[in-house]
Amino acid sequence: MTAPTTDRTDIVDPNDHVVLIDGSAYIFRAYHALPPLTRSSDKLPVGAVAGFCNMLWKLVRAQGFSPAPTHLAVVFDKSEQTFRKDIYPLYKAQRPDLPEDLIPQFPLIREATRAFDLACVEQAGFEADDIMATYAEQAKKRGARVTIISSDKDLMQLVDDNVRMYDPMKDKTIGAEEVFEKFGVTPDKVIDVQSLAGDSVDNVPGVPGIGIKTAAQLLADYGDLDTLLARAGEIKQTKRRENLIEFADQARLSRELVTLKRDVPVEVPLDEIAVVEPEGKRLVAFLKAMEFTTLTRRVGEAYEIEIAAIEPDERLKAGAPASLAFAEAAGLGPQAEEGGEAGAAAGFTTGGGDDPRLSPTRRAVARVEEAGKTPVDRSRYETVTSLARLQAWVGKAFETGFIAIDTETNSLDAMQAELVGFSLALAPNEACYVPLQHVGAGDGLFSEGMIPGQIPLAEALATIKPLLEDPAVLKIGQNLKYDWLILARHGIEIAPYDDTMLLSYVLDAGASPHGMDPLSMRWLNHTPIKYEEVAGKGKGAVTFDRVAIEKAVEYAAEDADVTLRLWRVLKARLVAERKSAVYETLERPLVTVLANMERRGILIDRQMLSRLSGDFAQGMARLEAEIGEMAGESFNPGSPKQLGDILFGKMQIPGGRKTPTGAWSTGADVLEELAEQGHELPRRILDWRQLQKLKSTYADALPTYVNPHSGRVHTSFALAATTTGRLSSSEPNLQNIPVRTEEGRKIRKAFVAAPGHKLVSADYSQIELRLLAEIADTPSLRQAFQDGLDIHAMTASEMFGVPIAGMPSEVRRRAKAINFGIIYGISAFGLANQLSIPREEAGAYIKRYFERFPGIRAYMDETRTFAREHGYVETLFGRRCHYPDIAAKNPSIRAFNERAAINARLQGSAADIIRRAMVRMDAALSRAKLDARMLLQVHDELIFEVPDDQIAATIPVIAKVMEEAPLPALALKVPLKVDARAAANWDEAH
DNA sequence: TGCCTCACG
DNA sequence: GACGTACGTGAGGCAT
Repeated sequence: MTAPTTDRTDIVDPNDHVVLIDGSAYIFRAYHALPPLTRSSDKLPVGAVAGFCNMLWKLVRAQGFSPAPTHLAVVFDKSEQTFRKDIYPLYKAQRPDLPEDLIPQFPLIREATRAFDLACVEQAGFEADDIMATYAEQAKKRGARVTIISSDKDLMQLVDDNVRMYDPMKDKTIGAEEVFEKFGVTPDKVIDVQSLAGDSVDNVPGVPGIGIKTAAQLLADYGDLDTLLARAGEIKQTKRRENLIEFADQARLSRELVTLKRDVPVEVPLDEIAVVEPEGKRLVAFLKAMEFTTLTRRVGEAYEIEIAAIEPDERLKAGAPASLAFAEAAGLGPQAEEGGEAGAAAGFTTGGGDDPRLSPTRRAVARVEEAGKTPVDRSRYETVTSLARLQAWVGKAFETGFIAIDTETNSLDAMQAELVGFSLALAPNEACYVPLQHVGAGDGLFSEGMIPGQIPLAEALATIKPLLEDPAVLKIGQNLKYDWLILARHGIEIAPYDDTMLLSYVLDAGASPHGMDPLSMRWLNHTPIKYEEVAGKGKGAVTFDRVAIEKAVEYAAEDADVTLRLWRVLKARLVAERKSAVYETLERPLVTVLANMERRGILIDRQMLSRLSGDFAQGMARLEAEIGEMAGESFNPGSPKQLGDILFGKMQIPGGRKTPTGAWSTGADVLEELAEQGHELPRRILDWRQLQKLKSTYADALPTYVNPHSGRVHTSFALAATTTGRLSSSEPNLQNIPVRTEEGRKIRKAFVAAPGHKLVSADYSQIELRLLAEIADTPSLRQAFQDGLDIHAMTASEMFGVPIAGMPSEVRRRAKAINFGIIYGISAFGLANQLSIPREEAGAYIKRYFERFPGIRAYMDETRTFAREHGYVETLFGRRCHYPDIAAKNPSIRAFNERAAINARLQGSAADIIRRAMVRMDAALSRAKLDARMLLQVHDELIFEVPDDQIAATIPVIAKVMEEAPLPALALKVPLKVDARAAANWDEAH
């Protein structure tokens, strides 16, 4: 031991008290034991951090904890891979995933430790327990006292006269006596008990049939584990004797697993964890950033610091461009971190974008700067036409650990498209195209047919399948759902994956588009070849299988190249801007969920639709005759222009309005008004339009979407289409199937379940209003939902002083319109229009509403201010919706953006919730051994196809997943309610 | 291609 | 007092 060079008492001696905090375990315990506190300005979960800081403060101020610690370290688990995993791969293999609101608290607790000027220790390959055991051993040898702050029973083997444990949640000290209570043996025999009894939590096997009680009894009889195993044959109980003999080796393995290592080559010597007085100002800066007001004040008082004069820690405060906290939590993830390092090796420019010492923000900035520096050089792309070359690319991808992929097909419809080729990229300009099914155009000499020299499809697929499904290689795509579907139809399920389109969506929804070309131009300053340039456009367009291979290579390989480059930039931004949780929980997992829904499709009754089409045509013909007669001439009732001329020109009906472009307005609201005034023609037009819509958009169009192979209709869900986080559905749009009129519902009846099945529809009741009550913190509304009241009637009763019982329907109708108006960012004009009342009256309603529910006005004002200041709003789950025009000079544009922003928090939070439910649904159903299949999502409704005999069992599972979807990230005060029904068709299930 | 209209939440 | 309005979508048909 080296002699001290100063008179400081760093060197541990018998008067010292070494305190070791089990950081990771503390977070878990605190998370479950303490209320789910969040930082008020941005809802960052900080409950465990707060508890931790309070504890540290007590420790360093020696309040109620004696003797005062002279040495203190907070010890963390560093990596999953430990020597225990090497000897027993199942060790701790079934740890559940971390609750997501816990994840960001790990790095914050490290930050807190540093803010207190305390040692923060972690070491690769060793668990925190081993490091603590080593410190404890070293301190003990020097005669010091040791306290381990943890309640983990695995540490109890360390307890002796000099070493005690302290459970911070129960405020209880654990000595030899308490260990005996728990294990029935003295601390020195704890290892033997654990070796026999095993541990289901950590997956320590032990000996079957032996628990703690039995183990303690056996050890009392035989002394220690080795003696017991040696004399196992003497045991009377047959089963126990057999097990002890048969599983003796398993018990010895268990002993290796549970025995803590006391000789870890610690990188931070014990002497260096001496407690020093924290630097008050830095500590206050940290606590202020965390918004722990009480503790900030206490610390300020203790150090006599003027806390108002201290700025919160820039990196950690709410809204900071990059908090180290989230960056570390999100990591670039083990996956992406490897990507970063391998990226440098694979040829990315390294000017800081890969420097782990830089903050995530600096890294992201560096990557954006580096992105444009390697110009795209299409001449370097390779055309892969031999299996050997393809194998070489695959081999390299295994080394690199990530690869960009793009498939080329002959159709935009993923359910019909034939695979024509695929491209890969490993580094800038290091990309290739693998043509598989290009055909010649037929030049007169040869009839058209497959171009020779292409790798046979089956061989190529067999070669890339292991790569695309390898859990250690990240596959990167742009709109990967498409490629996933194409390859899934060939038996390949890509995993794991990243999607640059979704990265962009999480970061920039509402601010900029997420297609590859705009992303490339924005982030890489590069314009990729347009699809039309290789395939032609309009009448001359050909499908990709007819594009000459030389041209296809440049286009396709560039797509993979660009995708890879975009990933570098956007993934770094994701971390720097702390949106990893949104991406990982609400976006990425939905890719396969939606792909599977699309793949399943839904059955429609084509006969029924055909019959309806005929009925609608008859009705229209009848109406057309009447319309012609009334107008005195025959004209096209489908032409708004001709109709306007007839109504307001020829017939001179007063009350016409003009559209913004100066044409006569003939919208339903205008015609409805005229009809109420007694004009017959507008009524007929309205009826005709309804039939026209139902016929053309639904009855005639839907059957054309039936897939010839599956016999079902496969919509396409867009994940990155809306500003608010909602999905959209197209080709066909199955999110706008008629329901509001009797005629329309006939269309819905044509959506049916397969034989032996029923359709189950489960929808959230009033979810946006519930979220309003939650977000705007309106106790009366919240209470009404908790009590299960009719929310519109309750609103009416509050506003107009009318009792709920016997309320006139008109009163309730008005309150309902107001409630919806609020969700849409109410205006007097809009409400007046909706209710057909004067604008003054509508204004008075709104005023009254805000008087009765002041919290809602505050919510709207806050949202407006926040949006104006930041250019975006956030949902309850952190999804960002951008409104770049929110500060427009034009008041109507500004007001429009404000209303949209107010609505977005509600609509977006609801969208997040159903996304969470969808992500969990399949696993919940299969856990319950149910065969229900999710088919459609309609914003607040999920539609399933369920075998007849499983309906009763399935409905509660679906409802539970949906109702509990916000957990564990958020525990809403307002309950969510789900209504679910089963029927043979969608209309009756709804 | 833009505009209008209308289907849905 | 401007400005012209309820929020979010996609599809079909007309007119250009």
